[in-house]
Amino acid sequence: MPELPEVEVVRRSIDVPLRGARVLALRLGKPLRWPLGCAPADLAGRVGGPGQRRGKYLWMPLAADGREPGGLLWHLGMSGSLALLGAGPAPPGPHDHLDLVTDRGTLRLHDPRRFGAVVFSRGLDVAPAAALLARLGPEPFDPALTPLALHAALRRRRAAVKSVLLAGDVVVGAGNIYACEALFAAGIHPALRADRISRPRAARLLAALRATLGRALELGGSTLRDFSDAHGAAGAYQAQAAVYGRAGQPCLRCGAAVRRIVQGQRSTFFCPACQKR
DNA sequence: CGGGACGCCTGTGAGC
DNA sequence: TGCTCACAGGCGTCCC
Repeated sequence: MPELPEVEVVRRSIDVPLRGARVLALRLGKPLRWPLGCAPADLAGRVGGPGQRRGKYLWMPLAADGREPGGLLWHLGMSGSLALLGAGPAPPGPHDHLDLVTDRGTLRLHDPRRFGAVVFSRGLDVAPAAALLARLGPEPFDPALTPLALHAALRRRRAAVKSVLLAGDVVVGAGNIYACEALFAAGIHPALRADRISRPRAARLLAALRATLGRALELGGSTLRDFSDAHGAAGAYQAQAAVYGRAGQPCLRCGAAVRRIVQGQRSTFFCPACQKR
């Protein structure tokens, strides 16, 4: 579920409420992808700082006077979502695997598939956080990621451009929905080898990726099943998807039937007429 | 080293 | 109705 826009939506929805919030307790449910990496009690008394996002990871600094610095690195995996609950929250359900109880409310992680994770790290640039972020490419909105820089990075990759976007080492943020949508917007066939993309087309791809992610962010992300921000607000981008999940339906631009293929074990949707090799 | 498959989990919807 | 199968927003790890 959560690709860059959804994670950023979540970050914004918890940043103000949790900045300055004091941790009272942390309750764990079923195991997530990785262990927390510290004793839950070690977090009590720490105070939330400004949240950051890197790729699809969220970083929540938790400071404490006289103690080592640290914070929590969150990843929502495929089915994770966060909810900020008021005083006296409902008891956790079977898929609520972590409650961060603070004096400003309880931040609850809901994640049926448990591909998500919450990991304590003393900082972003030290283990374990650093290892998890090590292979991430540049942020899509980083001004240093110029059309030329993207083109140069794509030229080093022989895999299909769709797979390269998903891999996240050339540029982070696009998951299956937005990779498909950005390629449609750029008029690029998803199976085209990345190293065969011309400079002008790389420029179009970068612009399309930014426009797609930016639009999704404005609309609160995509809610396919049950994604919402920490206040329960659903996203609206999914209704605007031009190709994702629309196999067999007419392309919104040319009317040709949208196709579904499989690349790297993932579904890819595209318009065979609008997207050229 | 790059690229692709696998595995981690649970839920849902389609088809028989 | 009930079963089985394919598939679902991600990504670290393993093998070729």
